[in-house]
Amino acid sequence: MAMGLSRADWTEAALDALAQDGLGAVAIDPLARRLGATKGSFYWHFANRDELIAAVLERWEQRDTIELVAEIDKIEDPRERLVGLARIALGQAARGADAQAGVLAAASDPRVAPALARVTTTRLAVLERLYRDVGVEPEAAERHARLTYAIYVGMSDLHRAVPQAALRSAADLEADIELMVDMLVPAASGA
Amino acid sequence: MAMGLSRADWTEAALDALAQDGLGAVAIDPLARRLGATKGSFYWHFANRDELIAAVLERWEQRDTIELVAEIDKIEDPRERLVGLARIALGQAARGADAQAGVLAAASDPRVAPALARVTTTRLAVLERLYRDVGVEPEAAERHARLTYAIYVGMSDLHRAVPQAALRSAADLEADIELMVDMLVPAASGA
DNA sequence: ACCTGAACACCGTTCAAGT
DNA sequence: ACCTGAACACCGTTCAAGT
Repeated sequence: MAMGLSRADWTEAALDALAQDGLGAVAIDPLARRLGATKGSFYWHFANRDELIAAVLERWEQRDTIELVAEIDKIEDPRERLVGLARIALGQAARGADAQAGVLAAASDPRVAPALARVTTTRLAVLERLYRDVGVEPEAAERHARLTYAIYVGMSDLHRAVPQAALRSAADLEADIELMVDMLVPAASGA
Repeated sequence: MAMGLSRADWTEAALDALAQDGLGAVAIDPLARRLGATKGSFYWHFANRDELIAAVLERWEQRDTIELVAEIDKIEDPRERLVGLARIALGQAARGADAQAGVLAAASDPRVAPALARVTTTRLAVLERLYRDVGVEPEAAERHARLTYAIYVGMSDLHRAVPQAALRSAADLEADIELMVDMLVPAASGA
C-alpha cells in the first residue's frame, strides 16, 4: 500500500515528525515504517538523512514563513494585518503544527543553524515592516518587532509546555491572542 | 583519568549536552567518551538511559527554578526583584546555559512532559506572586505572568536563533533586558 | 564498590538484485 | 524508474569477569 512515494511524501512526513518529536524523530527507519516502505526506498529519493533534514527545513521555511507572509500581505488594513498575523501564528502553535520548537532545540546543529537564522531574520524584518506600515517610528519598529516575535515564540512554547492546563481551550487561545493583540496595537497606535 | 565518576558527574555532563544539543545528545556512548569511561561504567550508576534523563530533568528543575527562585527572593524590594529575575534569566539564556529549548523540543516525550509542566507551572506561579508583591491586581497578575514568561522564553529562543546577529553583544543583551524590564515595570506600576 | 570488554538489538547507509 | 532485502557500522543494554 501507499505505492509510488515521492520525495514530497517523505518530506511532509518528516515535517510532522519534526513538529511532534524534534529533529531526532526525523529518522529513516521509523518514517519508512510509518509510510509502509523500506529504508532502501528512502535512498532512492534522498542521498542520506542530511538531505532529508535539508528538505524538511526548506519546506518549513516555505510553509511557515514565505507562504504565511504572502497570506498576510493580502490583508489591506495595516492594523488588521498585525492582528491577522497573530491569529494565524498562535492558532498554528496551539494546534501543535509548528515545527519552531523542534528547530530551536537543534539550533546549534550546523545543518539547522543557517535555516533558522534565515527564517528568524526574515520574520523580524516582516514584523518591522508591519509596524512601520502602522505608523511606528523606524527605530521603535525594530524593537517592537523583536519583542513581538519573542512573545509569539514564548506563547508557542507555553502552549507546548502546559498542554493539560487552562491554556488549552479555544477560549484561552482567544484570550492569549487578545493579550498579544493588546500588546501590538496600543504600541502601534502609541509611538 | 577522571577515575571514580559519580552519578552527579554523569548528570552534570548530561545537562550540558541537553542545553547544547538537545535530548538526543543525552546519550550514553558520547558521554562515556567525553568523561573518559566505558558504557559499562554508566550502568553502574544508572539502570538505563531513561533514569539518566529523569536525573537530568530533576537537576534542571532544581538549578533553574528552585535555586533561582531562592536567589531572587533574597532581594527585598519587589520592583528590584522583578528586574533581578529578568537579569539572571536573560543572562543565562544568552550564555547558552539554558536547557529550556532542549526540554521544550522534547515536550511531547512522556519522560519530559511531567517535569516541563511542573517547572512551567511553578515559574508562572512565582511570577504571578512577584507581580502581586509589586501591587498588581490578582487577575491582572496572572495574565502579566503569562505574558512575561512568554517574553523570557521567546527572547531566549531569539538569542539561540540568531547568534551571529546584532543580538549577541553585551550591549544588546542589556538592551533586551531593558526592553523586558520596561515591559514589566510600567505594567506593574500601572494597574 | 566500581569498572572493563564482549555480546546482541536498533537505525543509518550501501548495494546487488528484482519488477 | 522505483523498490526490496541483505549486509555492515553505531549506540543502548546486558552481563560475566576483573580489581
